[in-house]
Amino acid sequence: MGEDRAGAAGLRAKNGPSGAEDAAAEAARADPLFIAAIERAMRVLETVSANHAPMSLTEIAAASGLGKSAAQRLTHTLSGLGYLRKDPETRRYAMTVRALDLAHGFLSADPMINNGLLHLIDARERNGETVNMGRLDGTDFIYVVRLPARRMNVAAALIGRRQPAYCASGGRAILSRMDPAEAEALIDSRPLRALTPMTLTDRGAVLERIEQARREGFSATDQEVLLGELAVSAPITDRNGAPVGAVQSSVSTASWTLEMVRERLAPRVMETARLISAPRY
Amino acid sequence: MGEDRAGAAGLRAKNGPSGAEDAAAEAARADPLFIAAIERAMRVLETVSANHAPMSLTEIAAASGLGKSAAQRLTHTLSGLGYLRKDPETRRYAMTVRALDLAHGFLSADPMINNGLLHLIDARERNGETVNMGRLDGTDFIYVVRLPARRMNVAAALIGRRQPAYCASGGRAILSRMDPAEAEALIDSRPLRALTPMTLTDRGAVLERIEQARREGFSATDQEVLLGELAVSAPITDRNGAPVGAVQSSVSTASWTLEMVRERLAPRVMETARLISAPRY
DNA sequence: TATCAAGGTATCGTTGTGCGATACTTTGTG
DNA sequence: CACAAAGTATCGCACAACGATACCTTGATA
Repeated sequence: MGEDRAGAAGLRAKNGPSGAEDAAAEAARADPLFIAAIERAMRVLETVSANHAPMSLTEIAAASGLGKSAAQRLTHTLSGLGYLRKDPETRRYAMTVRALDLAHGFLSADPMINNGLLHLIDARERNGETVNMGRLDGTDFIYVVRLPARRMNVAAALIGRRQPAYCASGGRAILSRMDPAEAEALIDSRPLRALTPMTLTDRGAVLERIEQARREGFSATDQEVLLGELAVSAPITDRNGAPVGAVQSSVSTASWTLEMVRERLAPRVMETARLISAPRY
Repeated sequence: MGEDRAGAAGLRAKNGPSGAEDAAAEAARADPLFIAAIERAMRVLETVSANHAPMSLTEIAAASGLGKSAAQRLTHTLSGLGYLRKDPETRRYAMTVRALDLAHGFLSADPMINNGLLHLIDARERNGETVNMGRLDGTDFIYVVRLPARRMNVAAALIGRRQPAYCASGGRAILSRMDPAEAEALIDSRPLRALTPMTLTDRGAVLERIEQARREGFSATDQEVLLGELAVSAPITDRNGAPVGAVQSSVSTASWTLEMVRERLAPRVMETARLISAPRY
């Protein structure tokens, strides 16, 4: 829970063990089973992945806080294993399709996704609008299934996209079914930054919305993450009533108002979430 | 290309460096930049991912060909980094949503996907049937975008799913735009196994279908991967005409025949592929 | 076309990380 | 309740992986 993993360590000069203690070294000392090399490898993978564009060796070294030698060895190894591909022209490294293998393993093993997919397809078929499913990871709401309708949302329709839980409708829906104290702690563990002029950044206002979602069974947001986008979500719960994810539907302000969303879309989203909330998780 | 990575090394007894040379050791000797620990870590990740269900420590050790100590250290480290989660009840390890972060990095960096998604959404909107996009990885056709319609295809609608290139319509579409000798070599590099009674397993017949796809500009298959599923694909090419992927559409035999697919669906799929084949890859 | 800096690649000697073994603890099964 | 099977903790040694550095390549500038 309260475990923050591998925060980006301060960048180091060129090639040196110099400087003060490093996250990896600290972890290694604390835990004799921890293999630092793997932490470095994942750091490289995360760095390249987060960049959303091919990176040169020195860029990787700088961005990941590793030395040049280390970056060289790590990229070389990861390329050999097929997780990075080096463009022979530009000599830049990029993620490969192999990342999808791991994603597929996760997706196919998750009962919520396997069970939910059917209902989501039905839901999108019925109401003709974009339907998504996501879950909470740390303080983020992260999409695990996306069924985009219309050509809105450009490339924001990708699996794995993260949004801050405090302003995403999905995040609020999940928080509304958590223990209130826990939800509050989660909200407080991160500054409330505005993603659009519409984002609520007042702690009280956000908590009030979560409280409202608890009463109504759904959470509707008005362009708090993306201008022009209205969203509504309902929580998916396990057999104990604990939230494991949320069904979300998003529409354009061009053809919808918040009131229409609350009246027409919210009941559908709640119904879909109810169908997915089987007592088996 | 002709590089087969990390074949599952023969399983070892319990905990020993015994036995003959191992893929990792061999690679390490050949290449001084290769870090064996990372190969082991990825092997664990791949093992758990491929299992499609949580695994115990000993299961992981056995399936990955690693010793108990190694499996312990690796699972521990990967859990610490957030890539595996250990269920405290069952003590079994499972993939986490973190795999989707890497997938998201890959997806958002790939120009074919960014550009293609719009056209795929349009296509699904227009013809109302399932539309997918995929690319070739080794001898497999692998789905990178899936827009399922109807509730067919149960959970086969996940990103990252692989199908043998020789029998998948997407695979044949891509092969049809490759250098014929190269395509033939790829076909020959793997035994032609039947996935359904309808799968073509005769080398000549498969090559003939690829040749036909070359002439017609699309490839249609009749239940060769899944019974009850007809599929049609058209290749996506880069500025040099080299294939980089394929658009695929699949429908049920309940409401379609192969002829209908060839006449009505194929032109649409080809048009979508043409739109995505921008001269910028 | 020549010059040069910046980035990428290859090599090396040393050392501390990660190795396999094994003893210990917990779990759940007959 | 006893026992086997699975999971966890600890240890000392060896060599894998480390950072440094020297050597190439590339492409930018004049």
